[in-house]
Amino acid sequence: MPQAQPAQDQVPSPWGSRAEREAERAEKRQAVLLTAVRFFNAKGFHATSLADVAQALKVTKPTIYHYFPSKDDILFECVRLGLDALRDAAQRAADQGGSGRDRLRALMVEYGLIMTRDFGKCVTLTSDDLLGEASRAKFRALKREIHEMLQSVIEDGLRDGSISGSGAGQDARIIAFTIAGALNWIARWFDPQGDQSADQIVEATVDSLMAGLMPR
Amino acid sequence: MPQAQPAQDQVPSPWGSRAEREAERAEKRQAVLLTAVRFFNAKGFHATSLADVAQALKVTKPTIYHYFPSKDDILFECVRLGLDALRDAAQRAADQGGSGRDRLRALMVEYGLIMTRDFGKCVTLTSDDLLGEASRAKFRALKREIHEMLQSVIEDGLRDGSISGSGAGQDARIIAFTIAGALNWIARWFDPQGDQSADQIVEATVDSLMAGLMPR
DNA sequence: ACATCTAGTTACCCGTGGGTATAGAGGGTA
DNA sequence: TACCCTCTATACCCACGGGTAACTAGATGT
Repeated sequence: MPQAQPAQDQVPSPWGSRAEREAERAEKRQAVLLTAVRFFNAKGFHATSLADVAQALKVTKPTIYHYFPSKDDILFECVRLGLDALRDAAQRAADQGGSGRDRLRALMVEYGLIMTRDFGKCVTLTSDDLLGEASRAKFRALKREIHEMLQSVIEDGLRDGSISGSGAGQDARIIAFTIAGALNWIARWFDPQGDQSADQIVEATVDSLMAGLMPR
Repeated sequence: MPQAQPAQDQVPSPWGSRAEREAERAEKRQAVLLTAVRFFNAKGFHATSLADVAQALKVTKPTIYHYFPSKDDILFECVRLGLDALRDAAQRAADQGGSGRDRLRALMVEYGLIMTRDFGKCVTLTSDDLLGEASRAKFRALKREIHEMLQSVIEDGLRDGSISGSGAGQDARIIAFTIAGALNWIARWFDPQGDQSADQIVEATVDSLMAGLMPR
């Protein structure tokens, strides 16, 4: 009894095979992406070398190429994570109940919050000329998808009267760009060190879009 | 009488010295800037080599270095032209009469139109990590100046009641970012080949910002 | 024990593109 | 005639950074 029994009371310990191995690999991939996206956002894509990223992770450049085929792929994975978050937010907003306006407001708030976070910022800060031919096409397609979801919620709101168009026809498209621009811009100016929290500035931005400038 | 008199009826013609020479030089500088900014906007700064620009002008790279000290300077000159246009617009708006709202609307329309043009686009599309230490500081200072002029017109409007804040304190700053974001974004999506003119989409965008989304 | 797979290393290659050295052609000036 | 100043070209340099080759150490699986 004083000695530990080998079979029961098993030491759970390391070197789990396969599944665990793969989990570690995925974790390392994530670490690369997170480190990379922070560099990209801070210094810009071209000004960031993979050696920088490697050094920050205390490994060497070829190690990174062990996990990703190219720098281009790393950037694309980063923006894809951001775009996934946006798409999910748009999907939740589309699925939820309430008027067009309620759904739009929920979407705007989530969208704005994503823009204060690493991968969301990356989506706005990445101009598509940074990506190679192939990734660029996918990037544009994903952005377009999100734009259409946003525009569609706006159309719902215009139809059910919970949102006001200013008059003429092509409204939803312009409104979508106005909103996207205002929210995307958050990625460029929001400072987490500042005296207002992300929630505060997003809420305020959304309010200003909802209310407009004309007094009521 | 049949023969032309040398002194009167002077042939005006070429090879004017000094002043004219300098004018030609300035003209060539402008041509470089315009060609460069179009490349930058279309392909991105890093993806544009000075050899590209030179070739488009049917000269060689060293010729460009005869007119500009570095690629960095060329980019900075481009954004400076855009920023000058914005500052002038803001200045005119500040100087003109009328309520805060009237002045703001005038400013927004001019601002938006600038964003549909080469040098204006360049301001939005240029992230400051593209510039070297020195130009970057100047770039930021100029952008800040414009932001402050915009914010100040908004504050006038809030004060005279011609613009509605949504309530809490820090409004003007947030409203300025909302407006700037929506207008800057025009540079990214407006397509001059599309079926709406620049005036139309700018007008519509400004209207949507003025009116907001809530029905009245 | 033996081949194998993974994760990481050191050392290297090389294309691209910003920037320069140098020379020549043409006109302006003395 | 001689000098200089402006503009342009040819030919070149070289740093930077993306990407690869080849090797090692350890764990795995048979």
